[in-house]
Order: sequence, then C-alpha cells, then structure tokens
Amino acid sequence: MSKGITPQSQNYASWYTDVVKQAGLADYGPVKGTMVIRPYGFILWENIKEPLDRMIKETGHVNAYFPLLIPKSFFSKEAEHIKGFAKECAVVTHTRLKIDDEGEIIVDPESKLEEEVIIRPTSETVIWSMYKKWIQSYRDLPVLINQWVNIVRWEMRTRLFLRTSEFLWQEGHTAHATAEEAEEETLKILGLYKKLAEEFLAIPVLTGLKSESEKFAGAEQTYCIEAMMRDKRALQAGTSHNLGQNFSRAFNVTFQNRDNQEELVFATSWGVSTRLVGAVIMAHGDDKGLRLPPKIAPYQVVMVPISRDESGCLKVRKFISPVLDEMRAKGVRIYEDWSDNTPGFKFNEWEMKGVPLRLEVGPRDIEGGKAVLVRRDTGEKIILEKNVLTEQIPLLLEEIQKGLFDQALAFRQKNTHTVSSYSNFKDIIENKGGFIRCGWDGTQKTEMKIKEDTKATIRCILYKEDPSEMRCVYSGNSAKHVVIYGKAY
RNA sequence: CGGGGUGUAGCGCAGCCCGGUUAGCGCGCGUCGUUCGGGACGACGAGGUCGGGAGUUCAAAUCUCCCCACCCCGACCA
Repeated sequence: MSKGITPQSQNYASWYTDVVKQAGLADYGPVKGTMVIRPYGFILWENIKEPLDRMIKETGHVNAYFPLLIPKSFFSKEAEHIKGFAKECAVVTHTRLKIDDEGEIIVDPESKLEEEVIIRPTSETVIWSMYKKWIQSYRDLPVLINQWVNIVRWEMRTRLFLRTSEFLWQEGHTAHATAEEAEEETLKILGLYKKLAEEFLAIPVLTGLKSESEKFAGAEQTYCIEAMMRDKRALQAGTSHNLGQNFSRAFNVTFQNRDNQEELVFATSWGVSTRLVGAVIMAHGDDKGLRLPPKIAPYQVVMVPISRDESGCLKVRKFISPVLDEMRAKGVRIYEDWSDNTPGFKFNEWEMKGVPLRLEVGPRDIEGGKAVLVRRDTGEKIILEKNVLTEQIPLLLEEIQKGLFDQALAFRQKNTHTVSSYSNFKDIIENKGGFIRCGWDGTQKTEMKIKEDTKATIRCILYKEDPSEMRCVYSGNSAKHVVIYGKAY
C-alpha cells in the first residue's frame, strides 16, 4: 500500500483519482469538466498515438484537419445523429466580450451570431459537407482520412481521462464505393484497435458489435473493443462504425460509378481517445500505483543511485553511465533520478509512476560489479552482472510487457461467467461482478428490462459466435445472439 | 434539474455551538547541517482579503440575511 493512495479494495474510484493526480498524469482544469494533461500523462498519450498513427498510415490513410466550429444547421441533417449529440453540445452564440459601464467584462450583446455554431462533439457533419465537394467519381474513392483533434461533449459528471467535457482523440472518416468495402474498412480498423490495445497497452479486449441502443448515433453498425478493468467493470476502449449511406444521404454525397450511374457513397468512422490512458491505468494499476506496459511507458527504466555523498554519486555515475548510454543507443528510455530524496522515497515514487524496471546502483554493487533490478509487474528483485545489463534489460522489458498482458487476460477469464439462468445472472452481477456471457433474444425489451433490474448492459454482441444452442437468459426464448453483459464505465 | 454537503496558507483540516489576545495543526515549500540499500531527522524560516457582500455588536472566522463557488448521490456518454 502506498502513502496517499486509497487502496483499490476500499474505494476504486478514489484509488483512480489518487493515482492520476499523484503520478502527475493529469489535473482538473478551471472549467468544470476540463482536464489538464500533465507532461507525464501526455508522453503516455503520445506513446499510444505513435504506434496507432503508424498503423493508420500503413493501411493507406492520411491525416488532415477539419475545423473545430461547425454550423448548427449541419447537425439537423442526420436525424439520429442530432438526437444522439444534441444534449451535450457546446454552442457558440457570440463573438466578443466588452467592458460594461461598471467595468465588468460581459458578452457583447451586439455580437450575437446570425447562425450559431457548435463546437464539434465529433466531425462527421463537417467532414461530409466537404466530401460532397471532393467526391464526384468512383475514381475519387476511397477517401481515407484521419484526424487527431480535441472534441467537446458537455458532461455532467466527470472523471479524468474517462469522461471529461473536452478530450483528445483520433477520428477516421472514410468514403467507399460499395457497402462491402465499407464493412471491410470498419473491421480492418477494429483489428488495428485490438492490436493497439493488446500488443502495446497489454490490455486484452473483446471485439464485438454494439446493440441498437448502444451504437453510435447515425451508424448502421458499431463495432467495439471492450476491456475489463480491475474492478471488473467494462470499459469501451474504441469504436469503429459502419455508417452505411446515412451521412452520404444526409449530405447528398454521390459518385458516378463505372456504368455512369449516380450512387450514394458508403461511409465509416472510427475513433479512440485519451480514454485509453484511463484504460491503461485501470487495467494494470495496483495499490502502489501505476503499472505501465514498457512499450508505452514514458520511462522504461529508472536508475536510482544509492550514495552517501557527492563522491559516492560520482562513483555510481562512472560505474553505470557507459551502460546507460549503450542502452539509450538501443532505444531504451531511461530516467536517472539524481534528486536528493532518499532512495526509499524514490522507490515508492517511481513505483507509483509505474516505471516497469528499477535499476539500483550502490556501493555494494560497484564493489561486486553488479546491479539490482526490480520488476514493477511482479516486484521481483534480480541481481545481474554489470556486463549483461545491456543485453538483459530489453529482454526483461519484453517479459514485463507480456506479463502484464497475461495477468490482465487471466483476470478477465477468471471474471467472465457463462450463465443460462436469470437468477444466476443477477446473483453474479450483484455479488461478484465481471462479465457475463449469455444468450439474448435480440429484443430491445429484454435489454431494457435487464438494465432496469441490474444496471448491467450489453457490452458487445459476439457476432462470430453461434447462438443456436442457447436460450435468452431473460426471456427463455431461443437466443438470437451470444452477448457479453457487464456494468460499464 | 431534484436531494445532501463543504468553503479558513499550495494541499488536507481544527477553531464556529458559547463572539474577546498575535487564527492554529499536519503535509508540502525555502535555507543550513546531519542523513541515504524501502516514504530520514534537527534548527530556523516564508506563506492567510477566514468564499463574497450587507447587517448586529465596543468587538465577528465565530451570530443574522443575501449571493457565489465547488463537491457527493439520482435521468446521458468515448
């Protein structure tokens, strides 16, 4: 247990906030619902972005930038879309301030906009207004554009990284000539997201389809990656939508096909956000703080010198610097903590910050030509000869990466229950928590009833699994889908 | 928007009932010294419109009224 961090078992929500603040990841901004991402948190986000951006580009997409401000009228074009987002749109109504007679700064009533603009809660509408201009022929397709931007969705209740009024994300918007191609794109991106989560964030995810009530406003189908946090709740970590022709119809985006016929284009959109940082925190963190996967950790190794005085520091430096230089040349991210805190303080501090490996170098090590390594994932202490460090540390980092994934996977498996009776379902949701795998008759009525009873929702439909042997856990009718139920963030 | 609560140093709080010295404590912060293999210690020090306004009073952090802000719990969301 760590000083100043509420244990997970006592209050998971407090644990989360404590860790985010004390590890220096983020802080609350001055406007309710806003978040300041501090450098340590931002490096983490950059390290998540970097591999995803690379994968997005490798699959033929290009980055661009569309404006933050969107005419209000655009939102009325797609009926479902506006229904979904209307309640959380920030609206710009005026363009300037002025100083009134009492010296107070007020909104200048004379600067009221003719047409109000909204701050993007997502960019489908602006993007499709532009695609209309750019797409005429099948030769213009596909359009494969992504953007890394901030968006605003006005929220009542906020939690750092998980739910804030403004957040950062990546949103891809593609246009295709056929429905098949759009579906293929939607799934391709889902695959990238899964790969990002599992290979880089070390978070195992389920992939599936959202139910009608949970899908994106304006989509035909929403695919998602869903992860289990350490409090056994589900976190939607990414979504990929097949928008069909809904937006091309709303914005009248057509193209001429090879047969000289006019057709509406097919669309997709997909995104992951800074919420992934929250996912990393909650999928791996323990009572000591963060546990970061080496691939995305801001620092992979922290070197803590143990020394009595200045000359001791010098000896440490002389002993270990060549090793550190060599590792840096191999691309290992290393932080050397020369601050004048005590070693014990530093151990706790860097454990809280989740650094995968700690390297301790003190007089005893120098004398024996060794160094002490401590793994953050297992707490295991390893003493190694100095001359094998450069070779061993990268291997250990790989092991830790894998170790975190394996732990998370084992945890999810242990907490996923296949059930066939509703009483069993309720018992597990109330008393044990976790994911429930069961049959669903596909009706909205069943979905609503279960939500009312238990607050659990369908996290995803396992569309690849065959439901023919199953019955609906609620109605007892033959199951239309195999689904995963859980309480969600 | 309905219910509950809190505003006092950077953070966390005590003091308020029952008005009365110079408003206090812990952490943090600064300087110096001793320390340093699991959250060190000592000395000295800096830091306050007591959320804001009005009122009662010889006297208000403390009593009265108004306002403001934020937090927690219930209907939405990546």
